[in-house]
Amino acid sequence: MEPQEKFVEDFGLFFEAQNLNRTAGRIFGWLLICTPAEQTLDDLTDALQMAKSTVSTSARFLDEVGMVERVSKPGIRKDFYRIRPGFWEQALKGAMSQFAGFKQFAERGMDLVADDAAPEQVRVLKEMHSVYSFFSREFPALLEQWEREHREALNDES
Amino acid sequence: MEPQEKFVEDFGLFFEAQNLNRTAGRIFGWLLICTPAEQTLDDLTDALQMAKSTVSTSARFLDEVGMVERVSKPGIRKDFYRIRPGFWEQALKGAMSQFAGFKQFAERGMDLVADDAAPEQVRVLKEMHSVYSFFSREFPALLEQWEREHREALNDES
DNA sequence: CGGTTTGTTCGGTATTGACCGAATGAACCG
DNA sequence: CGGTTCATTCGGTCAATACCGAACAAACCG
Repeated sequence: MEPQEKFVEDFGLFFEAQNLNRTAGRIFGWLLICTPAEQTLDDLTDALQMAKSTVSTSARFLDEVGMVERVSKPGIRKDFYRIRPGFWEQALKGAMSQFAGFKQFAERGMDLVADDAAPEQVRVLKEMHSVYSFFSREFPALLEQWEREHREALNDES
Repeated sequence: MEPQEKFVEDFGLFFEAQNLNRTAGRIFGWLLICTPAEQTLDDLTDALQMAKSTVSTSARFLDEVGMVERVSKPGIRKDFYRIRPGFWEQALKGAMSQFAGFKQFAERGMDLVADDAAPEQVRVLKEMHSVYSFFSREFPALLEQWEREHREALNDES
């Protein structure tokens, strides 16, 4: 298996572990390393050796969830897919909202525990709440810090 | 549906979205709010209205992945399950290793892109790498900060 | 308009996984 | 040892989902 193929397959599995389907993972993995960066449906079916229908469905899915975008070019009838610029930053923001979700569950849980609950019981919920409210609070600043550093790095290059 | 039941079901769905099975999510959700905090298999089957075999399998799964632990009590033959103390902190460390995984994929990807790749292509991989190496680097300190704050909060209570 | 190129949808199959009840096993007690 | 109380494992069923090829639809070109 070519290193590119290996990369694509591994990425597919990795995606599957994040609860996204494997085909979508393969498409995304391929889009990360292919040349040119924009690929038509036919390019993708060719590269991934899957039915066009399958690729179409998954590519559109990736578009809908904002991981990939579809672009058109003048004079060419085919659609082109590419990874959405800024996607990775958006992914981190997604992780942040996960934190908020956990925090809410912790709060709901604390409302529900019985008054005669054992102290260790309450402790678990408190730890949960503590962790996620801390990170909901601190994460945005960290993200901003990354943005600054990243912009600087880009400027240094040019 | 009782609020407890609702909590348990919601938690099951939430867990499912994190790619863990729903039964395991229900068990975990129930363990967060039940009294007493330690529950036998029979307690669990009773609370969740599922077959003992199912609960057994999922409870053991939660034990294996370290989310729950099994404890025994003198003079009682049943096993007791409870949420593993310190679990939430451990969960965050797990998120950290996710970061490392993504970072590695970014590095593998950069080795694979063709030399004549378009600049936007390289930019995506660079952004990916930048995000995840930043967080691999910064996250541990944040975690330590949380630990300090949390310990202080515990001391204030006692 | 008829033919071609492109993308989407639809029906079917095969695989996977959740969940169940029944059988099995293992520890304990009389 | 025989019976009881636990937990685990096993075989089967049902539902969900990935993936395919073929049919369809829509845009374009001569």
